[in-house]
Amino acid sequence: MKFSQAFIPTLKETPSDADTISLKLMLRAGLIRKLSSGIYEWLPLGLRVLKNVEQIIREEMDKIGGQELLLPALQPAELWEETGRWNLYGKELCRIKDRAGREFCLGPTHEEIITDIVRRDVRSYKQLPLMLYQFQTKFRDEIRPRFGVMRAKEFYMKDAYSFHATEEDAGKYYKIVFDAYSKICERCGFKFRAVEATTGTIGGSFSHEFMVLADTGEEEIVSCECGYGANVEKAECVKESLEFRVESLEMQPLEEIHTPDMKTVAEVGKFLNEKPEKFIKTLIYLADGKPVMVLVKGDCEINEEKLKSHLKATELVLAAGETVEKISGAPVGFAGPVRKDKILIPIYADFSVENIINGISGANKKDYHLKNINIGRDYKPTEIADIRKIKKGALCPRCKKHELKFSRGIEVGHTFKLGTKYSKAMNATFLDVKGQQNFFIMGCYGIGVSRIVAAAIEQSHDESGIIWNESLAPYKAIIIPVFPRGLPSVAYYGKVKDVCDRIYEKLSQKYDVLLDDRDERAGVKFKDADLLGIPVRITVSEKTLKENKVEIKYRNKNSVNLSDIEKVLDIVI
RNA sequence: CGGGGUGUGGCCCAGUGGUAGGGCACUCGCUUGGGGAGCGAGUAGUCGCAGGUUCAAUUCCUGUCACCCCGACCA
Repeated sequence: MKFSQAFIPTLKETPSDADTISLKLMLRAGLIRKLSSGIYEWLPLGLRVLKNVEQIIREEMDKIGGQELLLPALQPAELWEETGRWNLYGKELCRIKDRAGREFCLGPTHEEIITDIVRRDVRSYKQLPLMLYQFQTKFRDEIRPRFGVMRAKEFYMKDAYSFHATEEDAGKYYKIVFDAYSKICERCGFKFRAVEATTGTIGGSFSHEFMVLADTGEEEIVSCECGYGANVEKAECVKESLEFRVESLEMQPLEEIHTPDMKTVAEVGKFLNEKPEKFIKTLIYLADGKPVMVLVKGDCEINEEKLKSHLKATELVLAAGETVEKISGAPVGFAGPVRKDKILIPIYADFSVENIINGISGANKKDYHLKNINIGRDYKPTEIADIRKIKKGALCPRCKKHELKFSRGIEVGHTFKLGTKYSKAMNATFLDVKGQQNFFIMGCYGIGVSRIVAAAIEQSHDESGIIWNESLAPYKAIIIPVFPRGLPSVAYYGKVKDVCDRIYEKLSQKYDVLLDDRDERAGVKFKDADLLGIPVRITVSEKTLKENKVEIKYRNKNSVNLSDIEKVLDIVI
């Protein structure tokens, strides 16, 4: 491609509403433009990168037996009602009505559609396993779009679905997809980590997220040298040993203390001169509308994802003030597990409260707290479980030897072991070897294609611009003719141009190459080349042509090398 | 949705109760020619939109919309 004819509108200045480095660079390098909040246009250069990512994914999917198809973005509500997700998905689902008033949504994911196809056309175990995938624009009405294409209302994604006759096969295949995803990340040049994750609205038995490591990432992950890795939402907490309990003080009698207007652990702790570790933090949640009391140690926090999955609830919200008052008999801030007049809501305690001797909590009475609360003697949790957030300094739940390392990442892929969640809901069955009807065992696997583009930039850039990995680069090389100082000698002007054209012709047979034939000064061309992040820069000028050489510079290195004109083809990439 | 902020040529921003300005970009000319050139000339804005106050509003007030930031969702 000749630069003079290419639509690559680069910007010297950064649009002021750009929040992250990748977005700034994508705008400046002319990869994308913003149409509206969370809605972006992919310009030719950006699309080239997107297509490169797409092709890498396609190759890896095909290698593991995937077959590409294309599903509709517009989907009838009925299918979503079958799985209950029409209601469950909430406001994030873009809903529309047709002229007849029939309800549709713009697909945020395609489990319903694919399951519908398979239940209609797959009858026998002989047709299994089956792996189908597509690339498509997905729609999610994000609460707050941000970080450019990384969290957009409309984004490009590869989603894959596999169908199996047996659990064993589904399990084996999950591992194969997992490896393919790792391969994709490697081919994109990522520093990444696959971690255990929560399954969210997709559901299923377990899942892994593929995280591109970047300090600017939205996700927080923990990892251990033993190999364990998890999203903090999912990370298991190690149960404290009960030894701590034995060394502790004797149980003291319960004592009520006047704590006017002190509602938080910090306030009461300061007043009583006690550490947060002494507190039994008490919260009241509504799980699918039913109130539950939840306890956690004062210096810890509830992990709502864990609680939700422990309760098998689909919706979990903190109870409103009036509800709390009705249940505990006191305003928010004075709830506690010790209840004289039995309030009949279940108590779920985190492991962390088990060891609290002579603890402190609300007295279920306005302006009063209780001291010397002891588990077993004063209250009995309905269940004790791991429902707290992991904290810095925590031990690895697997090896229990090392301290977990905290880092940040960008989630570019997510694999789910779905099981029969969708096939059951949609009555999708096949006949097995024995002629018996079974539900398909499913897996689903997503990769944010557009997000990968941003993640790649987030992970690889410098002050001057993007530094593309060769596999993603929109052009592998850029040829820059530089004309000499003073009046250009006609001969050399011609020769520089001639050499550029020759290299361009030759290289173009093998790679996508950009020839910067614009009538611009050298500085402008260099700046743009750096901004665009083209891996190889070939500078052709009178200076080096005297020795029959051209200049080679790799974007990811500082040094500049000279090469014989004829050898350029061998050197590049 | 709650809290905060911003809307002025394509981009970055200044400014004012008397109908608008700089830099960059763009067009033309001359000079220039290895890291976003210099000089000169020029094109381009109903000052987000609607209402109100006023002799007069881009400026003050009210509303509204859009966008951005901080919190609850996800590839």
